[in-house]
Amino acid sequence: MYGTDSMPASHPVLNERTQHLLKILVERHIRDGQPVGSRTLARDAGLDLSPATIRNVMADLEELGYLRSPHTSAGRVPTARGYRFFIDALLNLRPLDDRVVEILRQRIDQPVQNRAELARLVSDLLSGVTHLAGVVMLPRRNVVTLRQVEFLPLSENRVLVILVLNAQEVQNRIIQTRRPYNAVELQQAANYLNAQFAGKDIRQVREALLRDLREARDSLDRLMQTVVEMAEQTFETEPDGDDYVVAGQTHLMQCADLSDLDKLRQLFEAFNHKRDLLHLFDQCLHAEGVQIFIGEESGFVVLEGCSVVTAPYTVEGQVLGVLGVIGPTRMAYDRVIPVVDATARLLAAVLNAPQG
Amino acid sequence: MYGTDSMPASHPVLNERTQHLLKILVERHIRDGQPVGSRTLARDAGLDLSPATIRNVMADLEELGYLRSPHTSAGRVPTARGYRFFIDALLNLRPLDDRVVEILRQRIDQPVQNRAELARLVSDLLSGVTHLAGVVMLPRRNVVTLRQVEFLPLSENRVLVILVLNAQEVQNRIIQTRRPYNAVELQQAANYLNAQFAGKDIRQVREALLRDLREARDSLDRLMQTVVEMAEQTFETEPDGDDYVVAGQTHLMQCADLSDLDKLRQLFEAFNHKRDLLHLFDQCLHAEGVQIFIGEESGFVVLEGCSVVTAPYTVEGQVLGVLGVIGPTRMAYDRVIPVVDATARLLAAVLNAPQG
DNA sequence: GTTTGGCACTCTAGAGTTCAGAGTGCCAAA
DNA sequence: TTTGGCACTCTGAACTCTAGAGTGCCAAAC
Repeated sequence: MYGTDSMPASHPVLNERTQHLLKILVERHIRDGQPVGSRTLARDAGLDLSPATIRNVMADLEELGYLRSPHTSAGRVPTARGYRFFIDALLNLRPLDDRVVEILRQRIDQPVQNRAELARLVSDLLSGVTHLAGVVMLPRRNVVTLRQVEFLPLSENRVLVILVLNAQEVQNRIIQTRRPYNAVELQQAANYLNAQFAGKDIRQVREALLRDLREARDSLDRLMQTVVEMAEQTFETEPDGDDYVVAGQTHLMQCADLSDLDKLRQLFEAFNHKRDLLHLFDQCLHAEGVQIFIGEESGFVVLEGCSVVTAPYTVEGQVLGVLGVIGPTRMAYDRVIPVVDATARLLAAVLNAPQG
Repeated sequence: MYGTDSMPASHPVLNERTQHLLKILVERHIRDGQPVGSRTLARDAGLDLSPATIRNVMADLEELGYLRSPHTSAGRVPTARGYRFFIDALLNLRPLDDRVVEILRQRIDQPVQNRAELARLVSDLLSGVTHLAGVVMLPRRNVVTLRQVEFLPLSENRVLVILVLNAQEVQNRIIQTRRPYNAVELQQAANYLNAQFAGKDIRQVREALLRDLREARDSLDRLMQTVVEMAEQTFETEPDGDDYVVAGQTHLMQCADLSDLDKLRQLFEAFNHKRDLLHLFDQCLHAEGVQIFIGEESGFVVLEGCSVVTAPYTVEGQVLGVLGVIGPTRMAYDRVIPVVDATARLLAAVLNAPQG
């Protein structure tokens, strides 16, 4: 159910009782962070088995790689593999209270100026509700529709470009021109571009213009010359690449599992050097529903001891971005997963809603 | 020289030798973080005094509140007051190498789109050079000149407002209108506003418009009605309030002085809840040159064990903002102060330079 | 009067010891 | 297959001990 595509989890068959014991053990360990011993487990499991029996089962589970002992006479703790099985096969999700969902909805459905602000908002929300670090990724948008473009002369050779994209968002860009343009010229150029290209994909605009330019290099009238120079620079670079927003990192300082200062520092620096983490999130773009990376399953060393719970959100049926949380592997998955899931749906709903 | 206005440092007279010993002690403690004992100090001071003599001096300094012993048989460490005196009277600054200044200049003088990006850049720079947390504050600008305003109809009742302010910066705002306006109406309104108010302070614009509105409530023609509704919302709130950018917080994790995880967490959270810290920076706005807050001198409990080194930067002779670093009180002031100072000057230079 | 050596005293950090408690593995009996 | 019993292991906390660093004070020296 919640897997990673990269690692098809092939688990040997475990009988009912063994699974149940593993489940109780993991839940217990998530709750209080201590290794769980046979006596405790015997008490918690409600199976009326003696500790000795439990010990046999635990020994099996250890041999299979689901558990390990920190040392001879501590209890057992789940391994990454143990968590994997727990999540894939044993976890009972706690569905979110409708009231909670309603609160989330209200907090997401705030007026915002741009997608970065929305990402910040949702990221804060995730972090606040789960007490983990919230992450919202803004992916490269493969379809960027030009809604409107305007030019304003700033000074001698500087022109302010305003792009309205996707009916959602406004971008400013300041470009340097070869010669000064006056307001009228710019207005005409904008009118032309708007008339010709509004509603089109921004890359198509670029290509169409380049074609026009090549075809009619010499015979361009003054208007078209203006249009071409403006457009060349305006659409030169992709509006912006991938990016993400992290909130609530400080929550990570509180969980004892990550109290090693140096590890924590590395983690925080990973949040700043975004490149690596982006790669991880990229993988989630193509998956459906909630995805979970446990510890180094992510192939990302810094995340040792951490899990990442993500869900993609879709706009008009197309996966547009990924959001989620990062926290200690020992996190309350039963609560976190529904939150991440619901948040992704709510964000999608907001983004799909017709704009004012 | 580097003081705080709030706390006029009244120091009793210390003789030359005592001052010199205090200086050596503080320098030594900054270097290796350990309490300094009489034997060590006797060796380092180069004064050919016996440890016993040194002990007498240290006892005096302790009584005056410049030093304290962590416990009976450790050496002494400087108190906040000790640091204060060290900085005010004893510190030898290490002037920056010209090449270093040149590197700083190049890194600051990058093309940027807006002041937030510039702040980020400078903040990163400060943090990178000093290995402390860099902070750049963008203050409330008391004079905001309206350069140009444009309106673009987005959908039914939504209008995009573009404000060009101070010839430096562009702001977008989306406003909801009571009735739909078409492009022509909006264009006329913009033309009117630009003609009337370009180059004026934005608050004056607001006041002038409100006056007009009151005087001619009933007799407004359609154009003026449009103008008024647009302007009301456009200039309703101050464009934006104070804000600051922090970079390199992770450096703070490395210094042993701040290794208490809980303290660190509080500090990090203070960076997020910006309000408090802003107040501190506000105080520096009105001072000249480098300012230093030692530990709780700032009146800001979270900064216990930290010092803040700031310098205001000026544009056209007017103090516009503050930048600086936050780090452990035991920081290399002789290096940090010149860096902060130079950075402030360089940033001022960039901001004062005529724009393309 | 200042500086110094001497000396008794104090405190810490680290190393070693001990001990109770928790948990295990294995075995033989149920 | 489950269980009780038992010997064994390991940790963590408490305790002790000690070397080392540093102090304060005093009386002698400069």
